[in-house]
Amino acid sequence: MLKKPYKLFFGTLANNQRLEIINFLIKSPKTVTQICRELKFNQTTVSHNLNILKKCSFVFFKKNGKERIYSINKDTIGPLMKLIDNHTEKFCKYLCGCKT
Amino acid sequence: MLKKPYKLFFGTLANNQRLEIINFLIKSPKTVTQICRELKFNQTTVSHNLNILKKCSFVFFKKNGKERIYSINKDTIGPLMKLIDNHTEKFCKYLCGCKT
DNA sequence: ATAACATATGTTAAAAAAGCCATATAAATT
DNA sequence: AATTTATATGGCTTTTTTAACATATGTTAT
Repeated sequence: MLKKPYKLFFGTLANNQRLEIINFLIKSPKTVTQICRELKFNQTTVSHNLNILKKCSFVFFKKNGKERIYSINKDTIGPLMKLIDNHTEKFCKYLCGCKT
Repeated sequence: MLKKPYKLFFGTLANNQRLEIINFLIKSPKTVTQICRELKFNQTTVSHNLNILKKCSFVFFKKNGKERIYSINKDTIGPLMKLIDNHTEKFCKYLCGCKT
């Protein structure tokens, strides 16, 4: 096991704003402005966090004029979240905050 | 997607000492003393980190006299690490620190 | 009962990460 | 070419996390 990338990847996901952005992008690709407006987040913070997510390839983007349309890496994020959900269901049912 | 548990789980894994402990326990169950001796970690820090890992059910333990034998939750950790490895291989080959 | 060993817990200083402000860049519009 | 709109970057303060120290608890042996 390599130490560095694991820390980087899990650290990138260990942030509520980034998790909310991920959750929002799962539905469909969005521009930075859409993310800020819908989630009521500061634009500069969102840009910083998208950059952090992008560095780990958890999100991608394509340019569209002056906009950037960010999309999620479903190949990774889908199974990853499912895995954690399964884990929670199996092992953490009674952990505070883990119940639906 | 629930915000709280994701943050908790990823935050728990976003720490080098905890990742090293996980990597060490993958091989076989170990006592706290064995972990400290082999990995050259401070005992109190290890106990704290084992406690954090235990809260998320990433590790379990059973008592054996005055010892505690910690083991890993392979059901979760195995697939989880494999998933990140696949992601790294596919998307992050050229990211600094990700090459074997 | 005391000592010795294994592990846990409370507290705290230092390090790391988060998030915001000011500002920069880049593209489109006037 | 100046203005507006969209997004990114740098610097700085606040918050969170880390990891160590001191100490407590629990278990076995003498």
